[in-house]
Amino acid sequence: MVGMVKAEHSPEQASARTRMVVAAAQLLARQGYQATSFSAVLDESGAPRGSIYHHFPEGKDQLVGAALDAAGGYARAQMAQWSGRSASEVLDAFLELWRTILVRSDYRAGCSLVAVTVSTLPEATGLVDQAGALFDAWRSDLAGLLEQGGVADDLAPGLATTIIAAAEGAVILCRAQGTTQPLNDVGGQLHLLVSASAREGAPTHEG
Amino acid sequence: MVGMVKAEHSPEQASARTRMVVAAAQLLARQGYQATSFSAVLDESGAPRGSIYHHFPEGKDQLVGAALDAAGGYARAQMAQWSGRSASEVLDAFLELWRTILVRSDYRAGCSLVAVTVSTLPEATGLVDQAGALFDAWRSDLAGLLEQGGVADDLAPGLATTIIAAAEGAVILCRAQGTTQPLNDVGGQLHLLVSASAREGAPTHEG
DNA sequence: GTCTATACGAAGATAGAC
DNA sequence: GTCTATCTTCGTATAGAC
Repeated sequence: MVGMVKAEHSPEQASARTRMVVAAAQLLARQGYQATSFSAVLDESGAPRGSIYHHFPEGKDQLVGAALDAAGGYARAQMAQWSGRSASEVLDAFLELWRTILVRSDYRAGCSLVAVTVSTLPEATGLVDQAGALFDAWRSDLAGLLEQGGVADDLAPGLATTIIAAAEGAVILCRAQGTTQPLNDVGGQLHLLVSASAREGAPTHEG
Repeated sequence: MVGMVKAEHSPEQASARTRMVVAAAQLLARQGYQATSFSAVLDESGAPRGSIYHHFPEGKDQLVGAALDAAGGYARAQMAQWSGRSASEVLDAFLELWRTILVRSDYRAGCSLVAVTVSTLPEATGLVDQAGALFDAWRSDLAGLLEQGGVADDLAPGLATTIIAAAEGAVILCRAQGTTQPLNDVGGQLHLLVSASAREGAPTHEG
């Protein structure tokens, strides 16, 4: 996703490889798999042509795989910082992650994992599986946070899946309609579900 | 989406144009915009090469636009048949629509509108806008059904948006993970929201 | 309405020099 | 580690015959 990946503080100083991975993740998030061409990645990253098969000897899918890991890992790194928050706060942080991507990109970027899942060729099963594994890691991370935040243990996994699915779907609607309204609507409904899933005597610490 | 479009009863007898539109919608649902090439459309549809610029003089985007309308229109036609059902039944019918597409395609197909939104080039703003308009038509149709089915009028639009977003997101997760589990999880949570949105003294007629 | 042939660009990938 | 040059394939689109 846009802005979801960074390795060094100043992009210009990052290694050519890192810059290519970041550019690939951003291009995936905007236009999908096919449009994430080497030419586009080189333009975006400023990396030299010769870097391509030096850093990614297995070609395009290796680059895309690295981009998926970077995007998925960035989100996980963000979530790792939300430990100790209430379930409601965790939900807001997750929604805010997506809202930022939408607004910063003027509603043109979304999720790299979604893009790969939806726009890869039938041959590239490996990439889709990789996206699936990352989605599951997100679900697992998010479920853990929700449990810590007061959600009943048996309800957390299903709720986490729902939050991810609804947010991803809302991001797509926002892109298609050029507004954050769907994400706002979905956020309101998800908060109802979080409240309804609260453990008996769970800490709420609103604010 | 797969199986979401049909004009005549026997696909073989449909006009070349119709067969091309159906094939395009299916290819979009499986692999996105770029992979929906003329060659692929001709292979899938069995239409003759010469039909392309005869039926679609404006080229590929005209074909894709027609495919979007067909896919969007098919879903609307389905929804039109659900009038009079309870909100819970409407939700189930909507989820079943997607489950069928997933299972029939062995988890390889999803939504054409999503595919276009996520995998089109920045130039083709028109197609994304078209998808956005169709999403809004879905929301409007679904909100109307929910109101008829017992959902409070002021809650129906936001709930409809949430159902569409969550279902679309769940379909993507299902494709990535090769299972209907995410759709099942999301369905359970959405039923909670539908129950919570019931109008005072609304008909429930379960079953 | 459909056909063949072809133009033109861009994609991914490889070879070999520096 | 990076460069240029090149190969092959595939994409959209057009021209003109039937």
